[in-house]
Amino acid sequence: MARIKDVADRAGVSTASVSRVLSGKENVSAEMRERVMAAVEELDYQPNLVARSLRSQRSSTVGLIVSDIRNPFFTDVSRAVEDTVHEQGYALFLCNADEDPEKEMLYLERMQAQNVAGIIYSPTRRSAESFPDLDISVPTVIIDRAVRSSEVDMVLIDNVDAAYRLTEHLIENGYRRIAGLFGKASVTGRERRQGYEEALQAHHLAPPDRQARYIAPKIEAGKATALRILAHDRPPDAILTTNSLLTAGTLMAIRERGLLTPDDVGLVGFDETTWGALVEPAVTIIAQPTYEIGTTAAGLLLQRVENPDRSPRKVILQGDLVARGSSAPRLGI
Amino acid sequence: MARIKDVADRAGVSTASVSRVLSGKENVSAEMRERVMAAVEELDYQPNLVARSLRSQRSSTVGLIVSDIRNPFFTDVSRAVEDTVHEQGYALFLCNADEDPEKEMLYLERMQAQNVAGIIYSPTRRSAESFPDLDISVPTVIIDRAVRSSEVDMVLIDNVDAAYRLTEHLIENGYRRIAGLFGKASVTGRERRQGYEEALQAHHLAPPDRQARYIAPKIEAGKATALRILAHDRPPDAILTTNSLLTAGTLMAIRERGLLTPDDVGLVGFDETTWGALVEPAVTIIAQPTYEIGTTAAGLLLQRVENPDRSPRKVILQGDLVARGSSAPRLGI
DNA sequence: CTGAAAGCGCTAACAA
DNA sequence: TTGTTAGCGCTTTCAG
Repeated sequence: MARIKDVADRAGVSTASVSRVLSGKENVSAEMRERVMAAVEELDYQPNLVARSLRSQRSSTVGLIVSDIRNPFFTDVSRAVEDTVHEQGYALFLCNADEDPEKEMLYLERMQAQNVAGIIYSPTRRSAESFPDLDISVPTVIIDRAVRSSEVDMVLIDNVDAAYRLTEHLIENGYRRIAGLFGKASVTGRERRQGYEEALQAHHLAPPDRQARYIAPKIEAGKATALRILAHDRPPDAILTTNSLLTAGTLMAIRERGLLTPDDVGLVGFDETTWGALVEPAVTIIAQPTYEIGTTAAGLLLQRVENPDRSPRKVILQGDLVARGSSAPRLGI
Repeated sequence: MARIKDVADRAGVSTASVSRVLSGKENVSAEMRERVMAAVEELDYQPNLVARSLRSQRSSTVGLIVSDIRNPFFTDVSRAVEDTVHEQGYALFLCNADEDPEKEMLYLERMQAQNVAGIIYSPTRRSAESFPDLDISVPTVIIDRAVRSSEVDMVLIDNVDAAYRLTEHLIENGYRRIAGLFGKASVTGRERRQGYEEALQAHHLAPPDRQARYIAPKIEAGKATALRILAHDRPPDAILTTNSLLTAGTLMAIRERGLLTPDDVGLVGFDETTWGALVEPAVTIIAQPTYEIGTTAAGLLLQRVENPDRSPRKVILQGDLVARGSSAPRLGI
């Protein structure tokens, strides 16, 4: 790989001048610019970003750490983040923590050690709780899962409200024994459970015995738990799930038991997916504004990169209830 | 952030010794090791990877560039790659080229400039064709989409064969007018079309007029094209698609037209997804061994990092035909 | 086994 | 406007 010295020699100028031209500084003569650019072309010179970053203590890559790359929510958000940062000349490096706090810490450290310009991430419950102690030294924006800190930018949705509305929707449609599958790795799971319980209470209902559970937010866990719940002697008449992986697992369980939705059991969940509207009946969901979450988070991050002292902001977006067949009104009421 | 100098001062030793301890060198006394580690603990020292990488010309991150982060095939592969490299102490940075050759080049350059240990990527057709000219200077493994070069490690599946079997499966089940939707950004699309055409020919059939098309490998394009094909005066009796995004789009189109699968039109595609078995009827697919592709690619890459002169290898895996309801035998034959 | 010193490739003061 | 020089934080010779 050609180095800046090679370019400088070829153009017959100093390395400082090459650097100035390449970083678009003002005070450079037209002739200098031309000669340097010619040499750059000829040598196909690509600046070494490692050296640049070490020296300038800056960089033009931002990092995104998602909890689970197989959850379409996060891939949709990442598309949005990418679009936004790309417009501003940043590249995006994505890491998958896979709901594992260890990996999350690893990547958090790694990204800082790589000197990224900023980090967007959705913390597991464990790191959400210890967030203030993490002392992250680069601009950071939290998405999806709140942390206990007013010192950091966050982009969230109102989970309590969303789960409340989703639960109430079931109740209004005549469902009474509503089971709940909540992601155990995140505060999101907690908040959604809260909304669920509040809605039940407001209607003088309670979660059916042992049918509201925190579980790993994965397809397999969703399926296994749903199978168990459906085998209960007093099975639920509806199941609420808090992410699309759990929804999928639950639907698999329902099918495996040979049950019909919504006749035997209603089903509602979170997040729009490729398949939510393709299965029969289509699944009722709270659609999160993934693209907006991503662009907003990226926008906040880049603002903070420019101006680290700006006061932190917490943006709360709303989910959108999309009622479909899987929670159709119960017959006979 | 504490620097190595701070650790050295605190421990009362030289920076060289700190470096030796941290990189696990042999010739260090037990006492030295102890003192250094104590200082590291106290200061919560994290080595600056940028500086380390600049100096040592090595790094412990590998890059993965995928064509489309929303295609479950790639997220599944990336999980596998991550698992493998993680075991060996590497971190994985993922980038999404979004089927855009420009972005792909950007990330390819970026990763090299960031001095990653190696790169795994699936090239768009454009870069697949110009691959030999790309002169990538770090170890590279190509996945999913072959390039014209015997100088590079690749992990692929036999696309011609897979598409042949998938097409033949339709023919054996009595379908005769088989439309085809092929991804236009990749050689994969080409190869699968070849298998499709060979199978048709072998059975003295031909693609229905204007019903075999190269299109953007996205849901929207799949849906739009399928709608158009289904509106043809002699519509197909089956549609073959070459990735799960196109399958989803096609299924949406079928539903929107109020058609039934497989009665009105059969449907087959590639890649196992969350939803492929959840829709009614379930979709017949060629399941690619995503996990094996990922671990194999990661393994080859790390081998090459250790030994850059090893002769290149081309690993060809087989897809697995999973016959389901969407291609059930036509009635009346 | 340990320390001093050079230098990875670049940018930012400072001079000229 | 341009060049010279120092040094970002680390690893790696080379002496000792």
